[in-house]
Amino acid sequence: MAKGPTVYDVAQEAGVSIATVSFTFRQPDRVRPATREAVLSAARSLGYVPSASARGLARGRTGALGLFAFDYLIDSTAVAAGRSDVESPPEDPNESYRIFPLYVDEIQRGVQLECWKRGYALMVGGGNPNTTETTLTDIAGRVDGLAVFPNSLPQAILERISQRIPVVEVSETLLNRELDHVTVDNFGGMRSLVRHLVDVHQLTDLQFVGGLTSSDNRARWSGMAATLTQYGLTPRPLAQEGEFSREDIGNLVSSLHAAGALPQAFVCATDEEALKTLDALKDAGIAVPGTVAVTGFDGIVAGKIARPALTTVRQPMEEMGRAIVGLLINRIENPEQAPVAQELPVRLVVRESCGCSAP
Amino acid sequence: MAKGPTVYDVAQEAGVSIATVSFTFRQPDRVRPATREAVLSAARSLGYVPSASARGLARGRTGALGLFAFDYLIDSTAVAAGRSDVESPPEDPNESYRIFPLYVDEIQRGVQLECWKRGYALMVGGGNPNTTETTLTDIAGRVDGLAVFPNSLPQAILERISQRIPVVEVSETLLNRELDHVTVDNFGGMRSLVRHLVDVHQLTDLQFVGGLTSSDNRARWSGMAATLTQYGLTPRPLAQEGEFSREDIGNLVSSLHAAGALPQAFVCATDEEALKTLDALKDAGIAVPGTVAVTGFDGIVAGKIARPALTTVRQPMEEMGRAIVGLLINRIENPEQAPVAQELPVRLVVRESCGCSAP
DNA sequence: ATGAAAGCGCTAACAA
DNA sequence: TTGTTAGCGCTTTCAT
Repeated sequence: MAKGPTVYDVAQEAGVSIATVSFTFRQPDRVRPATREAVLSAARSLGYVPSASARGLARGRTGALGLFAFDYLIDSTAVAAGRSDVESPPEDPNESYRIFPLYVDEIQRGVQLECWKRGYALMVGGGNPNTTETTLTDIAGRVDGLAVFPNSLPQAILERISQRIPVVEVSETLLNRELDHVTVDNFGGMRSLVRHLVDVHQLTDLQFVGGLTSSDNRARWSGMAATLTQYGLTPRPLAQEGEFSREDIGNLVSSLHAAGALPQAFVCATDEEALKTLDALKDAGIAVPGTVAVTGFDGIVAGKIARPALTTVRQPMEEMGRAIVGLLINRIENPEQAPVAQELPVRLVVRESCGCSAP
Repeated sequence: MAKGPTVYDVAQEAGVSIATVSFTFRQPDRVRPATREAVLSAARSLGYVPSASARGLARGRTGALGLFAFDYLIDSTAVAAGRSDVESPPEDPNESYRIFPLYVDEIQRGVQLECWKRGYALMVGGGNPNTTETTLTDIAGRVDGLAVFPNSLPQAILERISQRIPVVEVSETLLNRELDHVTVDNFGGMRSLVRHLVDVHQLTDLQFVGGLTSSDNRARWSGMAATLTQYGLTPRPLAQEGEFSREDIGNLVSSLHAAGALPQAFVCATDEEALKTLDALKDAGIAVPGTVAVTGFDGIVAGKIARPALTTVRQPMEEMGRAIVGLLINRIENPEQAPVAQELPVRLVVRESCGCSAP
C-alpha cells in the first residue's frame, strides 16, 4: 500500500493551497465553482482519501461513536429446551449458541442505523471477562461518545472514561445518575401485564420470578406489587434475591408442586427466566397455560417461537438504540446540560402462555 | 467534557519528558521500573486516555479494521410464511423483519471476535442504496483494512479504496482477483447434497432454483450439474438467469404442477430461495418431502425452524468472519504478497425437507 | 535510560 | 475567495 496522497498532493495538483483543499471538502460553498472542480478532480485522479486521524486530531473530535457490549455467549441449549418443536441437540459447535438475535443485537441494530443516519461512524467493542484497561481506553480514545450495556465493564473504568467523553448507559444506572441513560417503562409494562392476568384470566395468585439485582427488575417487581395491591391482592413473596438459574427455577417449581402450592401464574422478570420456567414446568409435567400461566418481559425472539408462545412485554429495542445515539450526540453538542433519563414505552404482547389462545 | 489530559500533562506530573511517557506505554521495558511507576501513576491520577487520532497520525496506522455491509432489511414475512407453526402476521413494525440472525450477522460476529482477539478495533459501516462517496471514504480513512460484503458498494468506490488500504471480499470476486477473498467450497457442498439425494433418496430428477448472478451460485450450479453428470443423470435446465422472487418461484411451481412436470426435488441455490419454495409448494398443496423434496444452501437459522426443517449445506459463518480478519491483518503486515483466496469447507446438514425423518 | 525535536495530515484563525 | 501558519497529541529517530 503506497502511502496515499495527502492534502498537499491534491493542492499541488490543483494548483491551490492546502487550505483551499480543506475548504473544498468541508465548506464547498466557500470556494469558487471553478476552484472546487479543480480540487475535486485532482482529488479524484489522485485517489485521495482524507485521513480520519489527522482530521480528528485537528478538530478535536473523531466523528465516531462507540458501543461496548459484553461478549455474551449465550447457552441457547437452555432456551431451546423450552421449545418442544425444535430439534434440541445442537448439530455442531457453531450452532450451539446464539440461535436467535438477542436483546443486545436488536439494540445494536438501532444504534447502527441511527449512527449512520446522523453521520457518525460506529466502533464496536466487546468486553470479555479479562478486558484490560488498555483495550478499554483504546476504544475510549477513538470516539466522541460511548454507549455501554450494563455490566459490560468495571465501574472504575466506566467512571474514568465518562470523565473524558460522554457515556450513556442502557437500562442500568450504575454511576449514580451522573450519566445519561435510556430506560423503558418497566413499571407500567408490568402493570399492563398484571391487569391482563387479573382482568382477563381472573388470576389472583401470582408468583414473581426474578432476581432483584438490576434496576429494571426492581421496577418490574414494584410494578407488579403495586398493581396487585390496587386490586386488593397480595403478590407472592420473592423466592430469592439473586439471579435465577435453570436449576433454581426447577427447584422452585418442584417444591411448590410438591407442597401443592403452585401459584396460578409465574410472572417472570425476563423472557429468559420465563423460558426456563416453561422448561421446568414441562419437566414437572405441569400444563401451561392449562394449570399455570407464565409470562415474561423483554420480547426476545425466542419467546415468540416457544410453545406455548410467551406472553410478554416488549421493549422497543431498535428505538432504544436510536435513543442512545440521540442522547450521546446531544450531549456531545451540549456538554453542560443536566443528565437526561429518557424513558421509552413498552407494549404488552399477548400470546399463549397466559391462557389466551393462539391467533 | 473538559479537554482531557495529554502526554504533556502526564509528563509534567511525572517529572519526565513526553518521549518517556510514550515509551512507558509502548515499550514498558525500555524505561526504568521507578520511572514507569511514576508515569503510570501520574497517568492514572490524571485520568489520561491516549488519543487514537494523534497516535494514528504519528504511526501511520489506525489500529482499526472496517466492516462494510449492505443494510439488509429482510422481509421476513416471506420467510415466516414457510413455517406453519409460527404466527405469521407481524405484531408490530418492529417485528416485521429480522426475526432471525442473518448470514451477514453471523459473519459479522466472527469478524468482531477475531478483531478483538487480535487487538484491532472494529468499525462497522452500513451501505444503503444512496451511499455517497463521502460516507465511504470517510470510513476508509479510519481503518487499516476493510472487509466488504458483495454488492455492498459500487465497484468504482471499492476500487479506489483498495488502492489505499487492503480490502477483502466475502464470497464474491468482483474486482478481478486483485483482492484477497474468502469463499466456501460451494462445488463440493453441492456435490455432497446431490449425492445424498441420489444415493439415499433415489432421486433422479432434480430442478435447480436460483439466479446465476453471484459466483457462489454459479459454483453451486456447476457442482450440481457435474455431480449429476457423473451419475449419468441430467439436471433440469434453469428457469431463469436472474434472482428468484417469491412470485417467480410461485409461478415456476404452478406451471410445473399444471404441466404435471414436477421434479422430484427442488435444489435451491440458497436457503432463502428454498424457504420461498417451501412456501410456494405449500400454497399449491404439494407435500414436502412427500411429493417433492426441497433443499437449500447456507445454513441460516430460519431453515432450522422451518417445517419441514430444511436440509441444506451449512457455511461456517463465524469461521469466515475470522478468516476475513486474518487475511486483512496478514496483508497489512505483508502488503506485497500475492492475492490470497481462502476456501473454507462446508457441511451437509440433513434435516427433513429432503425426505429424511426428523431426529 | 531519557530528552529534544521533527514530523504525521488536517483544520481554522488570521491575513491578504 | 484564497493563502499562511500555527497547532492538534503522539511516535520516533537521534543525541546525550
